[in-house]
Amino acid sequence: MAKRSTTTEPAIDSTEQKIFDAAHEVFSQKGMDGAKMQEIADRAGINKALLHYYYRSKEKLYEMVARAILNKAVSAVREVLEKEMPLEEKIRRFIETYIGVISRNTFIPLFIISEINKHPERFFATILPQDLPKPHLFFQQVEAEIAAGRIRPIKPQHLLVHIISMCVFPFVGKPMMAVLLGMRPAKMQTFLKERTAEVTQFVLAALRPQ
Amino acid sequence: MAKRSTTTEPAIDSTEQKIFDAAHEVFSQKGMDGAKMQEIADRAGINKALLHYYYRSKEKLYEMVARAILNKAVSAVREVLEKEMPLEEKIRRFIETYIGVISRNTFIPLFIISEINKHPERFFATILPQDLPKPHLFFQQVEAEIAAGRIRPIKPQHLLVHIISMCVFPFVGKPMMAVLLGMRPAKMQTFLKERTAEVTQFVLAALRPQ
DNA sequence: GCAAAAATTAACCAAACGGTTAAACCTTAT
DNA sequence: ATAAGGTTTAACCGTTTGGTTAATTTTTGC
Repeated sequence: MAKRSTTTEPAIDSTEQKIFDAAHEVFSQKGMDGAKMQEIADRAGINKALLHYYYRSKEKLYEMVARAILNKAVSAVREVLEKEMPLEEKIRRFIETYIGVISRNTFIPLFIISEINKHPERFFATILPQDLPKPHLFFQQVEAEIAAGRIRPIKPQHLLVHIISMCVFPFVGKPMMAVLLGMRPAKMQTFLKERTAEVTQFVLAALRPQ
Repeated sequence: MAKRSTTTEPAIDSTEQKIFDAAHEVFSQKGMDGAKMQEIADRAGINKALLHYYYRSKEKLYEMVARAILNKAVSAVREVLEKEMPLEEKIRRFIETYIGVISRNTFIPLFIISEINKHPERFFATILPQDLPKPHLFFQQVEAEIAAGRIRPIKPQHLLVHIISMCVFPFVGKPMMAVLLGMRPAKMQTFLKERTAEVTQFVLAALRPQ
């Protein structure tokens, strides 16, 4: 048996970590079904049996990787959403950090969405983190600003979904957008870099009263 | 050999059609990798060999189904986007029809996006329709309205991506949104029904000059 | 230094998968 | 009625896949 501590993380060059990294790559690109254990082993540069030595089964390995991916996505959102700060600044920061996280890990949203759709039970039971972002404070802030007449009336839940959609979807649907807009990869990249500013401007304009 | 006409569609209760429908269900839920020929056969209530009798291989069956799914999605968008009408009306109609199509076929976007990511070559070579929507007219209209001072300045490509994102993403990420917003399925359904009005209002507010 | 433990490998296994085949069944035109 | 051709099935085949085993190599504790 491998002596694996649950608290300490293994060294970056350890076999266990190499497996995890390779699995991370393959799973996030191909999902649970598309990923093959042999490919993960090859990419980690080790024998296939070692996968089962360190992580008992494909399912277990998948759960580990998926949980790590989820956590990265969730913690980034939560931090901004729950912190105390003026609404406009919060919106600005939320869009900035959200697009930042996604653009550095473009596979995350598609991975989450695909896997939820294919295996909802497993996802909600064993992969989804317990400490989800609580948008309650954000909703309260929006309603307070509306009451004070500082922003146009809007249902806060829809506002949040508007923002998340505009931040996430262009990265999820990047290839489709590129075709629709007739942009080559290079042009598409600059286009996506502009989004932080464009989304922020758009949201604030839509909230401006009158 | 089955005498299959390429022009006439087979009767709804024909074996060929039953296979197609079953394949449509399974492929759209599980994608190419996740779908199993046996499951398609079972759901169609026929022997597995019949799949190969009517559609030569899994790949061919997949291509048929995928093309049908794509066409439905694409043609709906194109119609509104290319038709001549005032910009505000076009935006209203675009959002309405877009959300309409998606909400009646919630699996379409995720299917397209997933499959593009896994097999870009196959997708662009054999599945994507040739006659894609041309957003050129829409872009011209937006720029004309900006020049006339009737809407706030905005890059038309970003506007289009904003709109599409807000229309599509809530359906794609529905389970995730439900968790984040703490909504049960019933509540989520009413929430999604509100989106047509909410998105329209939001976009028009963001475009209002001043 | 050496034995015990951990790490790694090659070879193998059973199940699942896409696909094939040959025979049986059904329809229909004469 | 019957032969021909289209339709459907059960059984089978080769390959791939996740997983196991037994043996080998490397590391570690004393």
